[in-house]
Order: sequence, then structure tokens, then C-alpha cells
Amino acid sequence: MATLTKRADFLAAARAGRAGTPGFLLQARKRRPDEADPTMVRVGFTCSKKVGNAVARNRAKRRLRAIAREVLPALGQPGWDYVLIGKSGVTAERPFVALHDDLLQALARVHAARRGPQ
RNA sequence: GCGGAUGGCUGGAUGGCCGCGGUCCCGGUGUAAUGCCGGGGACGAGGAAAGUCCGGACUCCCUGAGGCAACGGUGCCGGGUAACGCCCGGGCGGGGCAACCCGACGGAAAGCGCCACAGAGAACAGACCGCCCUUCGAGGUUCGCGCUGCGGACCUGCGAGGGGUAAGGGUGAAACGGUGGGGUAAGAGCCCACCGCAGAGGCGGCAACGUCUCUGGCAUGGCAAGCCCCACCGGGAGCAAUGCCGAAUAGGACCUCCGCGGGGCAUGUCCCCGGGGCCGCUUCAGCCCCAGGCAGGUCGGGUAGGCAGCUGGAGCCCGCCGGCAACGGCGGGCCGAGAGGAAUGGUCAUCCAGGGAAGAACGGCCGCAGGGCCGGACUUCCCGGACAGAAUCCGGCUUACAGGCCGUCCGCGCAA
Repeated sequence: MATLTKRADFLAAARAGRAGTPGFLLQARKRRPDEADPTMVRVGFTCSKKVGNAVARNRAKRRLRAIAREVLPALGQPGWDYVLIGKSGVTAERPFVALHDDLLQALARVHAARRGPQ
């Protein structure tokens, strides 16, 4: 599992599928085969200043990282990019198990939406 | 005990499970380069890491040196410091009973400008009311005389004119010193005492300044946070600075190689023929262009990316010495984050502070009493961690901050 570092990757994920949850917003896309290593799951995190001051943003990002580490190695699909976006207030405050379930449901929706039309 | 002032420290603890960052060691593997994977060791946010407001270090750019001008900043004195707009000590002014706190605190006899409103008068001051003197008139009292009147003296809640006056009233942020006495028609530094002020001198202090004596009757209104003057300081941009390495692709330069256009049919290792320019004409030769590449190589710039800068420093701790202190000196010991979409955590449990609710032994007060009110060891349950996250590094300032701990001092009350 790698971390996204390029702005372009974030923008590409934003244009593709998305799924809102009470705790955060998930964006995801399947990469084209000629991009990065197709066996890899990549993930990025975004917490804008709307989330709060530096302490609040960092805490939100750390909690998003924690659930990503628990969930994505098993349920993330190879060749996909995932971006988790923090929400003001709730991402840092919501119970951890609820945040965990949010990601499970959001992943299911994002994957289903991608397969559906095909 | 109550109330207050001030200095310093601290900024939850322990454990389980799962993780992150650089670094060192071991093993494996790989790139143009940095690396990557597995295992292990120690280490890994703050007092403000914040605001980015001052001062520096360090880089690059500009500049021959100095001076002057402009612009910006600082502004009582002395000391500390690499430096500062910071810190310490002192002076002066203001507030407070006091501990203590606050202060853009140089210059207004260099010049310009401004001083609204109110008020009579506001910067070469000023006469509104009031007070005083005086002339005339009016009225009155009284005296005298030559007595339908005339004259003198005095008086006035009266009128008009002339003059004096800055004590009093009133206006204002401010009215050409203040208080008291003498003096005067009334007044006035007109005179005197004290205070203030100015000048000179003595003494104390490095100085800011303080103090004493003498002299002067008082000049020099305020605003410099309007311009200004004086003294001192200051070149600009910033670690996304700056230096180095450097793919792929495109483009550039050079070298080598191949090749260029038209036509024929027998389609080949074939044959025939070039045009334009240098050159006005002809021939030959040369060079250039029409006219290139799908090739190979070399080189330089440079993008992605990587490396350095990057953490050993005006460093931290302890002791001794000097200094009222800020701080300095000496000796010994220590190494304490280094990321780059950015680590230093996620989660659970228990505990310690703290808050709330319920119960409650017991104690106090009120009441004849039933009872009511207040405090409350202890028990149970619930809530529950302030402000805030390094980004080149230091010294400050400012701002934010739940709670806790330690010290010193002041006022009041009580006791001895």
C-alpha cells in the first residue's frame, strides 16, 4: 500500500466515484493499466482548513490513516486509488468503530457503482 | 484567618493490542541516482512549536572607498548582549494606605502650522457682569443767605459720559504663577513671607538627576502621536535562499552513415535525365539551396526525480568565582526530533487531579415540638482532560491557556 503524493492523482480520484459517510468523504478510482504498479493499492488523505486548526487536521488525518490501515489491505482492490477526506468536527470526534464501519460501507458503494454500468 | 501584590515551576500517570519517522547494527535485493524488504537496539513536539512583530547567524544579488541627501526606525541615564524596539539597575512623572504597577519619558528662546465649541477676551491677550474714582443730570437730607429762589456739604437698589482695575463672577482642556499678609479709591509681584519658576554657583552622582546658597518679581501657554530639529541605527531578497547530481520525452549543436527530384520497362545489385543560386552569356569545376532521415554516436542547457543545506548550537546540566541584578568567567559532564501530501500516533482499560447527581454517620444553628436550614468523613453512578503540532537555526516581544505546586512581600483582623 502506497501513499498518494501528486496533486494530479487527487484530482483524478475526485472526478471518479465518491461516497459520503457520516464521518468522512471517500473518493476512489481504478487506475488505467499504464499508470503505477497495477497490483498496488494507493491511498491519500485530505483535511483542509475547514476541518480546523493544525491540531484538529492532524488528528483527523491520523484517524483516517488508522482505519485505512485496518481495512484497505483486506478490502482495497489492487490498481485502485482511494482518497479519504476529513469533515469538520466529526472526523476527529466520531467513535472509532463507527468510522471503521463507515469505510466498509463506503468501499462497498464505490466498488458497486464502478461495476454497475459495465 | 480574610483580602491583595509579585516571582518561579508544571502542562496528566501506568499498562495491553495495532502502527509511524529518521538513525545505528545484521541479512537479502535493486536503481542513472536516492533506495527497497525482513529482524533487532536506543531515540522521536512546545511553553508558547502559534502570530510572523523586532534583532541576528547563514546564503545569493548589488556595491571602489568615504561623505552628503532622501527614506524608514529608535528616543530619560547607566549597564548587559552577537544584536535588538529585548533584559537588568537607576532617575523622573502618574496611580495605590501599602506590597507594587503603569509611562512613544530628547528638543516648543531654529522655523512653519494648529488651538474647535463656549467665552468679553486664546498667543503682539482681554473690560461682559462686578468693584472704584470722576463730571453732568435727577431725587433726597441738612446748613447758610439779600428766601415764588440761590449757593455749599453729604447721600442714593437712579440715568448718561470719561477713566482706573484682572482681586471676584461666568466660559473653557488651557485665562500672562499659587496661598496668606501688607498696600490701595478699587486693585495689581506694587511690596513681603512661603511654594513654584528662571539664571548663576557650590556639593553628591559615571550619568539621568538630586540638593543647598545667592540672584531675579516672573519672563518662556499647549500640541512634536502635524511638519520639523537633534542624536544614534539601517543596502535588497530570503532555506520555495543557495550549491551539486541528473533519467524518459521533446527540442539544440557537432560527427559518422544512408539518402535526396523526374522518367523508362525487361522490376533489377537495371538504364536515362536533374533544376535554381553564387554568375550578364557559354563550358567545366567548386560551394550552397530545392532536400532529408525511420539510423548510430558525442556534447551542453535543462524537466521529473535525487543529494547537500539540515541540525554540535551566541547549546543543555552541575559546581565554584565576580556582579545588587541582567549577565560574565573558569572547571567538569552530556548529545537531546530532523519530516518533506509532512513521523512523533490509533484504540481500549485502570488510576490521579477536577466537576455534577443521589445517599449518608456525625456536627452546628433555629424551634416547646413535629421539623427546617447549613456544613459534611464516607459510599455509588455519570461526565472528564486547557491552549495548542517542529518545517533552516538562534535571541526577544506579543497573543492563547483547564487545572495543580512552591516561594517572597503588603494591608486589615484576632491571639501571644
